[in-house]
Amino acid sequence: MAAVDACIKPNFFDDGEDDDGPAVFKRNKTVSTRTQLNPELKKSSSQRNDGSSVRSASDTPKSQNSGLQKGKAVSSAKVSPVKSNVASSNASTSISKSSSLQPKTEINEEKKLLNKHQSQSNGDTDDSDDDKPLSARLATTATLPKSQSPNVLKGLSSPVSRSSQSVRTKVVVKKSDEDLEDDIPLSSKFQFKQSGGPSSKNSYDSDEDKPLASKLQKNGSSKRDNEPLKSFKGLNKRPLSEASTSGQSSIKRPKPSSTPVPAKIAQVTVKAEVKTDDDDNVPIAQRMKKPAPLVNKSTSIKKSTKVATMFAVMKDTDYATKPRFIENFMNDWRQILGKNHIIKKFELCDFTPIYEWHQREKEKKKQMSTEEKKAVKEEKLKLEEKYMWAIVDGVKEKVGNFRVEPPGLFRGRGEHPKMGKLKRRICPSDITINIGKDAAVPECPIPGERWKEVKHDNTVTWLAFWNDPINPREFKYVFLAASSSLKGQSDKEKYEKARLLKDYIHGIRATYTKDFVSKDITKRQIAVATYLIDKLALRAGNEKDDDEADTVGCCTLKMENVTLIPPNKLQFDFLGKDSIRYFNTVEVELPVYKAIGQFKAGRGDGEDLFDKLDTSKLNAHLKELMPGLTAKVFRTYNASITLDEMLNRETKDGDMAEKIAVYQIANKEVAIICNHQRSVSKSHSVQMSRLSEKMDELKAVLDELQTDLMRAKKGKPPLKGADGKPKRNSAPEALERKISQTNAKIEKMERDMRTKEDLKTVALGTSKINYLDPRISVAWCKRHEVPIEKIFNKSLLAKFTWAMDVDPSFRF
DNA sequence: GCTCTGACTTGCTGCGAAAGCT
DNA sequence: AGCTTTCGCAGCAAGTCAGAGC
Repeated sequence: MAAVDACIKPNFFDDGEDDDGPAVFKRNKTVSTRTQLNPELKKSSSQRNDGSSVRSASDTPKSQNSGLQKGKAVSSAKVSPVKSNVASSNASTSISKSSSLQPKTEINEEKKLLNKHQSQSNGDTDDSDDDKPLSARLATTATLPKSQSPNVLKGLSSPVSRSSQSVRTKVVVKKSDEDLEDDIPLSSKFQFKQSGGPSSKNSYDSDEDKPLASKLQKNGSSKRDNEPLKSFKGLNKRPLSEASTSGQSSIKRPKPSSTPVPAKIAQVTVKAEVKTDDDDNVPIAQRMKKPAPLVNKSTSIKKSTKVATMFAVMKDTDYATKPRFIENFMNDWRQILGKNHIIKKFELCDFTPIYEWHQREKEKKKQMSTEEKKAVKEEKLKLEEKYMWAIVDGVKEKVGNFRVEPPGLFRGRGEHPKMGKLKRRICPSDITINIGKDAAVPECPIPGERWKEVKHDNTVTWLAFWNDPINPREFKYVFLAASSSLKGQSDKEKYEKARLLKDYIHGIRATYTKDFVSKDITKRQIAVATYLIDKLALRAGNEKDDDEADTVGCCTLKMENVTLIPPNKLQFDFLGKDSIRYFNTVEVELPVYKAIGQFKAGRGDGEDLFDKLDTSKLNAHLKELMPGLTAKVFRTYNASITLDEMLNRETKDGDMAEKIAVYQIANKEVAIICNHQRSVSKSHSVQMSRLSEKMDELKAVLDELQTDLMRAKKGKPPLKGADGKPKRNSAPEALERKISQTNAKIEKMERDMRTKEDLKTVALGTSKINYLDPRISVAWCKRHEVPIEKIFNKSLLAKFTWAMDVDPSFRF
C-alpha cells in the first residue's frame, strides 16, 4: 500500500480478525475529548499549539515523500485557518496520527486523498479518476513508485463517490485542469466543441420531472397538524460574492463511465478558450513549476464539460430549477468557460444529452450481474482497506469517512445562498493530518505534493481536516468511526450528563417558572426560552451569517415565527435546522403566553423575539443551574426520558410483535418531539392507493362471505362468484372461520395503512442514533426478552457496544 | 463582553442491498 | 423469479458550544 508507512501497516492488517466486527475496544482511559469535559487538557493543548510555530516548507519532515515535491511555499502563506501549527520541528518522521488524548497515544492512520491536481507532466490520462483511490490513480497515471497495481481500478467506482463510475477514456490533461475533467464523458467533451445542434432550446427546464420538488414542501408541512405549507421567503441575502474564488477549480461529481457519450450542449459551441489563470487552485509552488501553461483548448473544454456534467446529472432534481442554484452554477461555470466563450446564457444550453448519457451509465451499472457487482465491491474494499483503520493507543480503531469529497456542485439545504457553486477538488496540500508524534508520516500519495501540515495534537480526536471549499472558514474533518471507543465514550458521557439533568430538572423548572414574571426582562427571556427548549425540545439557535440558509432555533426566533392564539396557545412556524419546518401549536402556561406577548409588543417582523438573549448567555445561565448543562442536553434528556417512560408504561406481556410495536410507538413519539422529519417517498401515494384497492377487495370478499353465510344458514346454495362461476357449498362454520380470518386481515391492513400514513414524514432513525440512551433499549430488551437485534441494526450495535452490558434494571 | 475559530454532534437524503410479496 | 418496499449506510450539510483573541 503505497500510502502507508511501513511500520504502520503491519499493525493494521496483521491482526485482523476483528477487523470488521463491531469490536469492542475496551480501554480504561477516560479522558474525554471534548473540551468541556476536560477543560484543563484542552487549555493546555491550545496553549501549546499556539506556541508552536507554523511550519514552513522547509520544516517539513523530509520523510514525506517530498522528494518530489516542489516545496511549495505552502500553504502557510495562504490563509490557513488553522490556527495551530505543526509541531514541526520535531518532525522527524513520525507521523502517525495522534489523536488520542493521552500523551502516548499514537494513532497511525492512513489516509487517502484524492486529488490529483497536477498530474505530473505526463499528463495524459486523466481519466476520471475521481473515483479511484488516489494511489490507484497514481499507479495508472504515473510514477508512483510503490503503487498498487495499475489497473486495479478498472471498473471500480470511485472511492470518492460511491455510485459513480468513471470514464476511462483517456484524456490529455494538463495539470491544472485535471480537476475538472475526471469523469466526464469523453464524448461529451467532444461534443462540447462541436456545435451543438439546433437543439431544443432549453429542454432543460421544461422536461424535468422534479421528483424532489416536493421535498421542501413536504418537509415544510407539519406533521403534527397537516397544515398547508406556507411558503417561506427565500433569502437571497447575498449576491454571490466570491464567484471568483470559486471559479477556480474544477469539479465534478458525476462520475460516469465508460461509454463516451456525445453530450452536446445544444445550441452552443463551446470554445476552448485558453485560460491562463485557471490554475487558481493549484498550489502556487506547482504553478511555478509548471513548465508553461499547459492549459490549452482541450483542457479548457474538458473542464467546462465536467462542470456541465455536474449540472446535467442534477437535471431532474429540484435544484436544477432553482434560480439561485442556476445563477451560482452559471457564475462559476462562466469562469471556467472564459469571458469570450460563446456560452452565455443558461437558457440556451441543453444538458439533456449529458443527462441521458449519465442515465445510460447508471443503467449499465445496474445491469451488472450480482457476481460482477460483488467483485467490484471486493476490489474496492481491498483498495480501501488500508485507509480504514487507525491505531489509537495501541488499539486498532475504525476510521469514519476517510475520503475527501469529490468535486461537485454544492447542494445546500433549503434556500442556501451558495447552492450551485462549484466545490473544487481537495488536494494533499489542502490537508492537515494529525498523528502520533512517533508515528511515521503517511506518504503523500501524490508525487510532487505534500500534506499541508502534519500535527501531533493529542488533545483532539480528528485525524485530518481541510477547509471547506465552499466556506473556507469552515473545516471538514476525518474522525474515528462511531463504533470507536473514543466516540463511544463521549456518547456515554453525553447520556450521563442528560441523566444528571434528571436530578436538577425539578429545580430548574421551578426556577424558570418563577422567572416568567421576573421584572428583569433578560431573566424573563431566559426563563421563557428555557421553558421552550425544555417543553418543545427546541434547539439553542445560534446566530447565523447571511451566507447561510435562513433558519432559526430558540434564541433566534423572530417575531413572525410565534403567534399568540388566545387564551394561551402559541403557534410556532419556522424553519429549523436543515430548513425543516417546525409548525406546532401548543398550549402554554399563562405566564409564558403573557411574557411572549410582552416581548412582541411594539415590535415587528424580522426582529428577534428574544432580543436580550443569545446562546452563550443562555448556556452560561444554564451552567449555573447544573454543571455542564447546555441547551442541547434538554433534547437528549427529554428524548430519553420519554422513551424510558413510555416503554415502561406501555409494555405488556404480549408477543414479540406487540412489544416491538410498543417500542416503535415510543420511538415515534420521540421523533415527533424532536421534529425529525423525512420527505415522503415518491411512491407513497401509489403505495397507499394500492393498499386501498386491496382493502376494497378484501371488503368485497367479506361481503360475499357474509351473504353466503346467511344463505347457508337457510340451507340455500351460495350465489355465483364475482367471476360468474358457481361456488361450492360450504358449511356455515367454515364460512364463519373465513369471515373471521378476513376480518383479521382487514384489521391488520388498516393498522398498517394507518402506521404508514402516520410515519410517512417521521424519521425514526435520527433519535435512535443520537438521542435515545441505548442502555434504555438494551435493558428493556433484556427485561422483556426481546433480542436487541430487533431494535438495533448492525451499525447501531457496533456504535453502542458500550451499552450492551447494562443491568436489566437500568432506568434512565 | 463580544466575535471568531475550531472541534465535534446532529440530521437528512440518495443509493444499493436485503427483505418481502406475488 | 421478478418486482416492490424497506433497510442500512455513506455522504455531507448544518447544527452546538467552548475557548481564543481582541
